Amino acid sequence: MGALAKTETRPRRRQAEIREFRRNSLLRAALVTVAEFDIEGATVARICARAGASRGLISHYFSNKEELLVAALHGLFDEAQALKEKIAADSALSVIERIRRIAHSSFEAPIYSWETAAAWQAFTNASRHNPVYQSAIRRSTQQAIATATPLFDKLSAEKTLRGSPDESAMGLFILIDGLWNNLATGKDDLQPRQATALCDIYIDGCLQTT
Amino acid sequence: MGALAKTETRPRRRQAEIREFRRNSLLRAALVTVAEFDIEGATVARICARAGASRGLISHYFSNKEELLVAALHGLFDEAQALKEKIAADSALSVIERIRRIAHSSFEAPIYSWETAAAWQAFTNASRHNPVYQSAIRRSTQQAIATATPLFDKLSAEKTLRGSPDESAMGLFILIDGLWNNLATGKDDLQPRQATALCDIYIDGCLQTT
DNA sequence: AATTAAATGTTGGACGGTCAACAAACTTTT
DNA sequence: AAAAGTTTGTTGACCGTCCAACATTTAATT
Repeated sequence: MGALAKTETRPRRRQAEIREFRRNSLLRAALVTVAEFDIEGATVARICARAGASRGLISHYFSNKEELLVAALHGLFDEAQALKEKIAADSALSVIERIRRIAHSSFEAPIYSWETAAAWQAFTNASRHNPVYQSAIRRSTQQAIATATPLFDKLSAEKTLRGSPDESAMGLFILIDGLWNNLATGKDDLQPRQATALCDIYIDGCLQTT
Repeated sequence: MGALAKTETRPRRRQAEIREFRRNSLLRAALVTVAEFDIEGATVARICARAGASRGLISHYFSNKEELLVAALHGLFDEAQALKEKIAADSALSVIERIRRIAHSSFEAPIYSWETAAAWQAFTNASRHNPVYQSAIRRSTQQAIATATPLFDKLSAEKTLRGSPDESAMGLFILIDGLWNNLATGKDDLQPRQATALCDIYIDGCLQTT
């Protein structure tokens, strides 16, 4: 294969590291700032201040503020989805246990933190008016449902499901959404531990034979 | 999607009636505008345009934009709470049927509409940064829980509850919150009818004896 | 009943403030 | 010294509030 890469024989290692560090700083700062001040309150000045940079630097790494926020949003759910898929494929666990663990993973580190929950709520709310957020969030929830549906399907072989596997999975993630919102707003002094218990109640409810 | 805001026509009436008409117009316009444009997007200009008034009129009826929005928020859940209490007191229905109907009432007219769901989501999201919204929403959810808890308590006499009556009620309204958010954002093409079914699954899950 | 005075309802322009985006200058790395 | 990284100053748009003028309704006076 071509030896054309020799034009890049000057490895700008230090610069590349600096660049990645700055980029990650801005992404992290964007997420935390959105969590604390909401989307509209996440001004360029605040994000950059939190990242330890000056206002103008944002346009050196992202074409505009919107692009930075979208990148932060994607990073938010990519990690969560990867973990869900890993649990779903763990054949050492029973099917129902895998469903439970997927649900529980939404309330434990490294997926759950107050910042992620609050930022997620802010982006979800803003998605009503921003098509980019909307499609990103839509895709993320559909991926989650697509990961859990086969598990509910297998479960329907053993016990009777009250709804279709797809509906059951959708209901579970809707409940998780509600729990995340509650944790983000602190509405009912809910604790992550209680949240997992409520997920279990729902999962068992899906199986009930009346 | 949306054609431009249609303004309400102004009938000429006596001063007191005019005053009430204007006030209600502004309240209604505020709610719809928040639903459509989010809190930050609900500018004085847009609210007043929807109400068929000029920008300056808002300060003649409310001291602040903030005061108008808070009044709109209160009107939003007062009606829902009154209906919940009415159902809870209906001794013609079985206890579990009352719980189901309270849940279902959140997805039927006159409580549910896309505007109310979207506005509720916007206010809930903003409540993380606005103490006034926060206490209003907190009070409203606590009232709802306080209405349903005695019903779950009675239920625990007949069948075994998986959690405490209070926890069961809290979980139900958290699920309803998640469903409202989902309906507001249109994330999963969820229909109100499906939402009531998912509530029933949760309610049955509370009762399950494992 | 007609006229006048006061009160209330209503409008749109002006002001001070905040923001994202842009651009030009400065510093460090290569 | 060229390039990349970084900072600060500037610009134009938009926002909520204030306010002075105008319009309509109500009360008082003749």
